[in-house]
Amino acid sequence: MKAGYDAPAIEQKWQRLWEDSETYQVSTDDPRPKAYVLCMYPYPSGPAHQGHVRNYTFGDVNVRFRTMNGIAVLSPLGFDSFGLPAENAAIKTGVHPRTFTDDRIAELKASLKRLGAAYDWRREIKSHDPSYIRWSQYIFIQLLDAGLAYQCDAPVNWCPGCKTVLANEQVLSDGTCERSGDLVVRRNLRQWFLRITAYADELLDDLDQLEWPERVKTMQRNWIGRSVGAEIDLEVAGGGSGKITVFTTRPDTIFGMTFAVVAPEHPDIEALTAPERAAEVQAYVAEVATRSELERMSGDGGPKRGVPLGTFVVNPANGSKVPLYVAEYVLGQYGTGAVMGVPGEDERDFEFAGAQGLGVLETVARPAGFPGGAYSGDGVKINSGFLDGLAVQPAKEAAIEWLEASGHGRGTVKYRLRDWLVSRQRYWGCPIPIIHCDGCGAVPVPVEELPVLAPDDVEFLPTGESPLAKHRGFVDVACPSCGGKARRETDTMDTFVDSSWYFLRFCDPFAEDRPFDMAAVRKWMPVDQYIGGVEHAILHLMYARFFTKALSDRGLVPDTLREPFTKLFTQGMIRLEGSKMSKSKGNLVTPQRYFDTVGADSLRLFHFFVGPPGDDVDWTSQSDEMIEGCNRFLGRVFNLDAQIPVVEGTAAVAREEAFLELMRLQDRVTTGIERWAYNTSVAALMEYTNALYRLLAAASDPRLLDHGYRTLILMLAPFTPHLAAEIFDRRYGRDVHRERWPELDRELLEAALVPMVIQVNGKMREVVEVDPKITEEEALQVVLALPKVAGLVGEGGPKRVIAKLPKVVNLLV
RNA sequence: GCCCGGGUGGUGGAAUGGUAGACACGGAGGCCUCAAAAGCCUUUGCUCGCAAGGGCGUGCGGGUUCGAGUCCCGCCCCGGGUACCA
Repeated sequence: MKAGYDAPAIEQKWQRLWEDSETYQVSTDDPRPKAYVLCMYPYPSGPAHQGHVRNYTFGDVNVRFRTMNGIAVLSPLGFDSFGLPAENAAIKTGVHPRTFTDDRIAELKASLKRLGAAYDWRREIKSHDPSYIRWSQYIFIQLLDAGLAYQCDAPVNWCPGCKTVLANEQVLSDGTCERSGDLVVRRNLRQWFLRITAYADELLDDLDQLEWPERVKTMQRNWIGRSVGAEIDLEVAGGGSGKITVFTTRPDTIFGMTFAVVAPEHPDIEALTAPERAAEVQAYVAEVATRSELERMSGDGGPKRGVPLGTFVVNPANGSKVPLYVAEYVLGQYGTGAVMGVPGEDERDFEFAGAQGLGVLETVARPAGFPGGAYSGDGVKINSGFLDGLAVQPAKEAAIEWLEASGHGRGTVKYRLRDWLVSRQRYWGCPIPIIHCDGCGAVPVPVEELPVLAPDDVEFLPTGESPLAKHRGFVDVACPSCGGKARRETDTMDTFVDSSWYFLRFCDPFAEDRPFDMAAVRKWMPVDQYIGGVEHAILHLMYARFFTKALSDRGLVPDTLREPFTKLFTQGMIRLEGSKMSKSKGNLVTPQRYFDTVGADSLRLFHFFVGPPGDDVDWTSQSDEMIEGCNRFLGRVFNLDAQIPVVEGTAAVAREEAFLELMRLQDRVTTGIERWAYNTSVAALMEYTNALYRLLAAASDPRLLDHGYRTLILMLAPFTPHLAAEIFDRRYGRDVHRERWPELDRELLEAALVPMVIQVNGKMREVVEVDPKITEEEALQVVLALPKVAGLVGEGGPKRVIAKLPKVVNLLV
């Protein structure tokens, strides 16, 4: 057994005591200033892994530190407990998803408690709990009422592996499923959508006010993909009929159109095709449809394929007729599914023109030395009639003005963002509370009948169809509107719906008659500090923002609440020797082994100390050695208790250099926490401890030693809560987590002597301690009196003196 | 291709334009021990020197500055996001 510091024993003792502690329980009428600190609630996957340790201990430092600073901190946690793994397990082993999930939650919760993270567990939320399902469904109906939920036939992303439809956001750029890695295929199904696009502008604009990592904001901006441009109507001539509308961000290039292209999915393609070309066009469209997304997307490489429709469109700007094509490089789902071909100023059009032998017409003067090809930069308009001589931006505006005046088009804004497909053909999710009636259509389940719960007596089979669809008792219902025979919706919601409002529910999870209590939401929201992984940069964070705005407009939360998360911190990932650590790879280094040996505090300290919290961590053979080092450090802290006697009433402490040194270190611990640089806080804590050992060896003033040690333990409290609680209790008989964070004597610190660097010709030569308010005259006197400096400066004295006092004096000779 | 990050000792990493490498890990040497483990002490960027002391050093090349790891320009490499979005 270890002499002295027995971490597992100490930790278990305190965790038992904390079970009933009210330290981190807060209420809506708490008089202290509030803070809402939230870590993304986890999917319950069994015992915690190192990623959890990082996430939840970083949050824990935040919570404990703020609490010690007199803040009422709302720190809840729950479980994102719907999802595929539980259902897949049910298919495999026959265990009901609820049993499976509850077991996993129990395991995860136990290891989070073992970690010593502080939560108000009374507020625990589980997505699969009927009391939560009820309000998820209530919110769905609210969105339906608001016109923000609708049903639509759509070509959807079907994952053969997961046997369900995926949201666009769940399909990776290579056309595979983010979960299973299977190639996603297109299917036409009737699906439920949420109209997130209604908030596209606000979602984009409000990003500016958020204190989020810039890269996350950039990812969201790109995802929304706002483009300003114009729609232009083109009359079809020569065998076809009607018109097509194209979208462009470069209306100024209209005079450069040498062809036009529609996407293979374009609905009017038949009408646009000349009869003699119909067969070839049909064959091409059919062939494209059989190709996978993956093949279609990888556009670079081969020449751009396409087929002429045999018809022409008229350029409204100059009346010229240009040929119309169908080509797969034009996307059916974006813009109007048709573009004007301007090879002079668009790279893709240039490639297509090259492949099809079409002409190129330049409408912007090239800069000197331009190598050729499409030119998309700024310049003077040429070959463009009334636009000639203008720069690109004014020409865009003039072109739109002309389009609108002449009735040939209009200025418009398009988004890359699409509506959010939320239907899932699975059992283990929140049922969509709708009843389909032949007479009345899709009727919402009356609010007083919520929650709609999935029946337990279903069969889990790997058919790809939800078990709900085969359950007569669930499906066959009376229409709530007309009382006639009707069918219950059997799709469930995307689990991202559950996580889009859980942070609101945490404000008052006890409310039984409403999803959230207005006063509680007003008190606690927005979340002051949100903490989680970057992998949610787009999906979860965008959906949650959308829900907040929609619920705010609906009057369910205050109308001033437009953004849920004021500050976001994304912690780094854990890798194992370069590759991602994951259960499926079987390369997990579980926290449990450390709990049993060096203890949770040492593991926590390692995660704080190993590097900046936002950086990725590579778990190597060295990590264990570092954890040992952290444990050794905590042992040194522990051992000081026996060596430093408690001094009653330690108010007065000698104002000596040693005291100043401790206070400077104290300052560094605090700023490290405030700046998300826990690694530097821990370094300062280690230096602080080293300093105490030196002072002890030098037989310093017992009051200084006790004061210093007391301060050290207070500062360790957020980082290593068990050890701090144990020592503080032993020495002072008080709960360290209810103490105030040690204050700093700024005045004293600022009056203390500081080091001044002396450079000669820019090279560092000497350091002296000086008064921080030293004048240049005084400084020069001090500096020139130093023999080394005098020798380097020589007889004539310095030619020039640059002084940034009290930091540096640079003498040029 | 485009958009972000990032390249600092053997390793993880510190450093509001002003002492580069804090704090650790690892290594070397020592103390304690019959021995080991643990613990403690010394040392540890490279290099010249017996020493005092000097020189060189933050991916590469330029620049700004009295002074650059830090700011600017151009490259190279690594990681992430995104990709025919008109």
